[in-house]
Amino acid sequence: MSRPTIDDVARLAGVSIATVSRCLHTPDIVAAKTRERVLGAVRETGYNLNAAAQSLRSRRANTVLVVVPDIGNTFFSEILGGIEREASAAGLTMLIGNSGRSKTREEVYVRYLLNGRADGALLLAEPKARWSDIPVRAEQRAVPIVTISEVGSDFGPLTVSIDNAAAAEAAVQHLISLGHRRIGHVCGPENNILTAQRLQGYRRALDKAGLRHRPEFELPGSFGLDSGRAAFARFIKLADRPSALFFANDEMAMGFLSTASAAGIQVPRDLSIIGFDDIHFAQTCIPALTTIRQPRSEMGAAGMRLLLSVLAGEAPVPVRLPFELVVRGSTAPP
Amino acid sequence: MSRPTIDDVARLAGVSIATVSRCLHTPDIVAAKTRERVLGAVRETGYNLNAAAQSLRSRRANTVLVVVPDIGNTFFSEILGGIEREASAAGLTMLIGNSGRSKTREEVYVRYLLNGRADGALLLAEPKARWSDIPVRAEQRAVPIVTISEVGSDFGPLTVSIDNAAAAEAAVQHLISLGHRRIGHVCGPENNILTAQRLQGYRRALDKAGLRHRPEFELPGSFGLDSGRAAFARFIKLADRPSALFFANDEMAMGFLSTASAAGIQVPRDLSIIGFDDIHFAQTCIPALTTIRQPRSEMGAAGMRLLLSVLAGEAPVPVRLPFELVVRGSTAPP
DNA sequence: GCGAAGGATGTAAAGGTTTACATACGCCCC
DNA sequence: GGGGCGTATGTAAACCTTTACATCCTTCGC
Repeated sequence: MSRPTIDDVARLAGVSIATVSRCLHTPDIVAAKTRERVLGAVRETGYNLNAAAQSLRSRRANTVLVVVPDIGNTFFSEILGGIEREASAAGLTMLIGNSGRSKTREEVYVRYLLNGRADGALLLAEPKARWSDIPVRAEQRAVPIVTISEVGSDFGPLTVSIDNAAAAEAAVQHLISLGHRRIGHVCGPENNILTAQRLQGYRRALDKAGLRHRPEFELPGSFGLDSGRAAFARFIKLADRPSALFFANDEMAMGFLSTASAAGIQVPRDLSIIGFDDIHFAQTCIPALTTIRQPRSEMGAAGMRLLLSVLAGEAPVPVRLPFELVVRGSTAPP
Repeated sequence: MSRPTIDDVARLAGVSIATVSRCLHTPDIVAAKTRERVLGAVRETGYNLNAAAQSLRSRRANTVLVVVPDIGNTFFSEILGGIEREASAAGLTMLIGNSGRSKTREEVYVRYLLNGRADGALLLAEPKARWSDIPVRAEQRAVPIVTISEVGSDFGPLTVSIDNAAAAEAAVQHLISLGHRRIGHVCGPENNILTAQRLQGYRRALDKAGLRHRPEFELPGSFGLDSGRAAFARFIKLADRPSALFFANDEMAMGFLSTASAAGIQVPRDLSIIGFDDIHFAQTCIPALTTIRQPRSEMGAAGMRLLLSVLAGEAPVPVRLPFELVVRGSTAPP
């Protein structure tokens, strides 16, 4: 036996399919007695709306696309959690695309918007593909594309971010206030907007404290554990070592810390370390990691709400969320 | 201007819509010259298939539903990565549902299968809702539901798992072979199938070594960092402490380890610790965590392949993947 | 008692594909 | 030259809803 359709329900309840549809969407405009009869028939037949037919007719997929650079990474998965919460509260379905930061893969997902599979998108990384080509206002029907976290200054109003430069500055300022004068920075990957913003904040803090920039103190990195370990290898070779390091994210800090520890360097006695993000496991380091907290779950939720507001026809307002310095055990006076 | 439809393409190319459709799906049965003309028209108009119409007509959503207990948790997000890889290779779209292990939330997702939004499902947790109610073979069209990781012995052939009891046994056996005789276990959450299986493996290893069970050495837990910390509080109060602990997962082990460390207990000198899962951050502990590796990404990929094979009409074969003991620094002779 | 108004329901079209079946055409062979 | 076959394309129905518009009925005011 095939799945019941709206016709089966209508027949059983002795009404037209229009009435069935109304019972499901605008129950208050149908007479109470009829409504009961119809809903009874719905239960009896085990009827479920066909999503494809509904979306074809109503021109709404009730789905949002989320493009993640790396779905296996905690940082993003916590943002996803926030998105999911709001989406499911709004009755929307969440379609996930893993882009691996590749333009080609991203283009596949652009298509999801073009073929109506999703009503809007949330990008968790700097867009690489030409999302701008999407006919945003075809027939008054906006297809909002919200960027979360990796946001440049020219990204327009559909963005959710923290002030990365200010946050980095606060991190370095914390080290300075502890008395550090030789402060290094382990950067994020090249050509990443966050890398640039955090580096800028680092330099600004040095400037404000009248400390000079030392290019050899700016170590390359790429946000992974490995690059934290690699940074240690470079660090240990420096003739005149920094007394404190600011990492562009926690994962690198943790990679560095475990290697340093194994090599006999004691944190924070020999070296202070501060990370960025406050990921779940930052508190399990030994010592626990001082870091900048990004409200990841809230960032996801805010992005979803922003998208919903645009879908509802409201004018978008960019969201900027607060960061927070979380002082734990990995920083101390030199 | 509205989105181009298949009619627009047909008109521009001077053919019928049937031919356009054929060019897109079975290009080899249309004359080369016609095909070129049509594909040219597709490019020129910027045409994209309407997903809803296609899925309505073809009765296929080209989408798979993935139900996760906690999308923000690394353990699951790495499985998701494996699923995504295979799904996108097969041209399928991935719909994500976060169940929070709640039956009610899960029921929402059951509906996704009933209303045709997805062609099959992958469950990353022991099912709570009545997935079995889904008319699996309506009109020959199977709706496969594959369970990954949290698999009981009566779950049928649509499963991907490791042998949790054997893995737990191997972990404890490792401790025994190092010379430990007083070995404790920090359990997973109650009513979880993995908890039972790992506990069973723990006990079996003791039995085989002729060591007696000591109920006070079986500490309660719930897979979270906090419960690892709580386990430490209980551990430290024990009159006769174990010399080694087997944790039902890495996260608890890490919570325990950082607390223990802060309290001056040295691992592995004072206490050996072994975890389960080999999550990404297990290697950053100090000392690095000895653990059992589960091939999470591969588990996700295998689940997706299993689902695809059923969709292709093949008979399903349950997948059992190998685990691996990863010896690092947190275990040593007593 | 009649007309108007308003509430409840029905009718039918439209949304954009896929695909079974029909048609048209060219070609070969007897 | 006609029957038959194979290839390329067209026609039209079906997939299942939503919704504008039409219809019918009840109620109310005068």
